[in-house]
Amino acid sequence: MSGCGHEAEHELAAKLARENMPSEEEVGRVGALFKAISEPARLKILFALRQGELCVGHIVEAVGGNQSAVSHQLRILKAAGIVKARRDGQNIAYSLADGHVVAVLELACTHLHCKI
Amino acid sequence: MSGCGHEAEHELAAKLARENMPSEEEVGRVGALFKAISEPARLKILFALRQGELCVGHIVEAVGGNQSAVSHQLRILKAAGIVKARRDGQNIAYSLADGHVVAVLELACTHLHCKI
DNA sequence: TCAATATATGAATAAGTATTCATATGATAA
DNA sequence: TTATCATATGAATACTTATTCATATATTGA
Repeated sequence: MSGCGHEAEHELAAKLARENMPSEEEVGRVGALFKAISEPARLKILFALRQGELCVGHIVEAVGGNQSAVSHQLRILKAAGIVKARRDGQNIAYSLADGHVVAVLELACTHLHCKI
Repeated sequence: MSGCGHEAEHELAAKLARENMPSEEEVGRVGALFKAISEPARLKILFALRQGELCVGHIVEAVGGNQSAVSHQLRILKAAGIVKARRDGQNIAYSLADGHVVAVLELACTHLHCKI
């Protein structure tokens, strides 16, 4: 298929690449996680929640935008297992489901030389 | 704005969240990185390149799809600084620009319990 | 029970993104 | 220089995703 001149050197890598390619299902899971945290509006919510549990009103204050948009984003983050919700009277308090995603976020920021 | 009952406990977090919110520019940079690696087709290319440098033909073999689609994805990855290209005769060999993104990828996979 | 507040949600639209097709570019070999 | 091969690219289309608006639900206090 590819008459690439580096048969010797590249052929092994190509073979390994085919053999070690994760399944569609795994690639999909990884992609879905990154997609969930790729939208600036959602990233801001995660940055906000690093400070601790916040109810929706406070999240809206912290990240800007309107209530409905924030609520939709929260639903997506919750569906992705990134945040969890807890009812507290009239309010619903959101918090990070665990430290995993923040660890990924902070590693990415370090590499991008972001001071967060 | 929010008559959240946890004034005492949440107000501090809300204040910190506003104060420590990264700039639009930083949030945008982080989001762009995650967006680049959120598409399954591009993720597969990165998984393939973990094995070493590959020319386009071999990448097409490894990830499937047609030549044009792969080329467009490579352009996006290159624009994001994730892969680099080197002409080698008729071929163009692609490789990972550095270990940063793969580190992020592997951390995410670990947390998702993917065996890659 | 009624009014007020916080949050969620469905539907419509707008915006963004990927994929495909046809074709262009650039390198090599004849 | 012409034919061929590998790769890139522009434009069109198809798809996905976000945002907005209006309204629904759930909780609390009067």
